[in-house]
Amino acid sequence: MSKNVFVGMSGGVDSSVTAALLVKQGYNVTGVYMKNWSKDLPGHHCPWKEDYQDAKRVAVQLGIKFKMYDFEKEYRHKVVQYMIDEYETGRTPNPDIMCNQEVKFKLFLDTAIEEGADFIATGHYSRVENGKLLIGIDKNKDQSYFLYRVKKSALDKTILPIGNYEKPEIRKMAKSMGLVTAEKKDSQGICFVGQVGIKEFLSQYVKTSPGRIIDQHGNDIGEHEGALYYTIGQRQGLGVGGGLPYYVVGKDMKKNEVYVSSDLQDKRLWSKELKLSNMHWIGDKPTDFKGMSVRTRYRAKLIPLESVSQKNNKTWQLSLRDDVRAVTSGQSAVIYDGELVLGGGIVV
RNA sequence: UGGGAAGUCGUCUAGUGGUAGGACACCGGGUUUUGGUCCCGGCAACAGGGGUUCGAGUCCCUUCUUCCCAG
Repeated sequence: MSKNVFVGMSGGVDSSVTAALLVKQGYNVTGVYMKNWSKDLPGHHCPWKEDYQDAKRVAVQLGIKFKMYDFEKEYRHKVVQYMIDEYETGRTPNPDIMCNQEVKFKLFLDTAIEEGADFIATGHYSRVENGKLLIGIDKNKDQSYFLYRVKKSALDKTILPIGNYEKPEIRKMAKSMGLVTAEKKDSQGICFVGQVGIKEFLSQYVKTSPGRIIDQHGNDIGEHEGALYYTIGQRQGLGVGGGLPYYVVGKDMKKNEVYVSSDLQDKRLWSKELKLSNMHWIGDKPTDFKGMSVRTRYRAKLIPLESVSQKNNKTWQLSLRDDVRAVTSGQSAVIYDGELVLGGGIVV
């Protein structure tokens, strides 16, 4: 009796090939389109219907069962609301990490299991081996960063088939199998919501007012549209020109002020020490961090850790070997031991 | 409105007689399952009016505007 696998199919190439590989491997595969967002936003059409149809077409091509799970309500609560709340307090959240934690590897998993699945699968470029999360073979596409908050119990039920391949191979396989999504452009932007600018998205849900932009000398150099829209390291969107580019180096939500600097060496732009909260370890809490490293954003290079210490129940402190640019509160720092993802936390 | 200085793309600025270049911003594209970064391309100016000159952003006159020092 072959095992039942429910594959999250987004209508993109990666999840299409994921499903195809599982079929080849002899699993009894069911494709599932998760409908997490369907609302159009000003100037942007939500592509959920097209994506759904692409996923469905691939399912038909592969001859697998196909269904849709409607998680809109939960996604709105667990992901979108979280995102809005974080921005309102001045942080810069990573909604896709929350989406994986709460929706794909919890809600989807639970629902699938309830409906008879033995495993779930997704099109992430990462690997699961013996309940451990590893980076993808394609180091350039490795998406383990987005998965560090997934529980071990969920990983035990998870298959990530394309983590063993390089992206170009996936494209090639899709083409040779004649999948309709073979040439489809990779999706970007907030998971499910589409390539809506974050500002346009947030502006639908929060109210903001203009405030001052202050440079490194304390000069008022312009007006912004609301401090919450800006994030550390940001250059575009300030509307302030002249000479060198300005980067956001800080903000004060109470005063509604955004601080910028045209000095790339500005201390506020670089961090060697990170304070993390909401730590999550996939396996046991590590006791020794020798030789381990940390990643502070997707696709960024790993920085060796000098030391890691737990300050109290909530806070951990990491010392890095090198300075990292634009570490931002609300973003995630993920700790790696070579290819192994140990866990991580949210930057305070 | 007394004296001085200055007015070049939205902004900062190069260019002191031969038909205006760069940077930033902005717009578009590329990279990217977060924000952001980064890469490529594009848009765009000589404050107005007179002169001198074969030819003026560059010299002269004038108007306007701004800044500084004096009030």
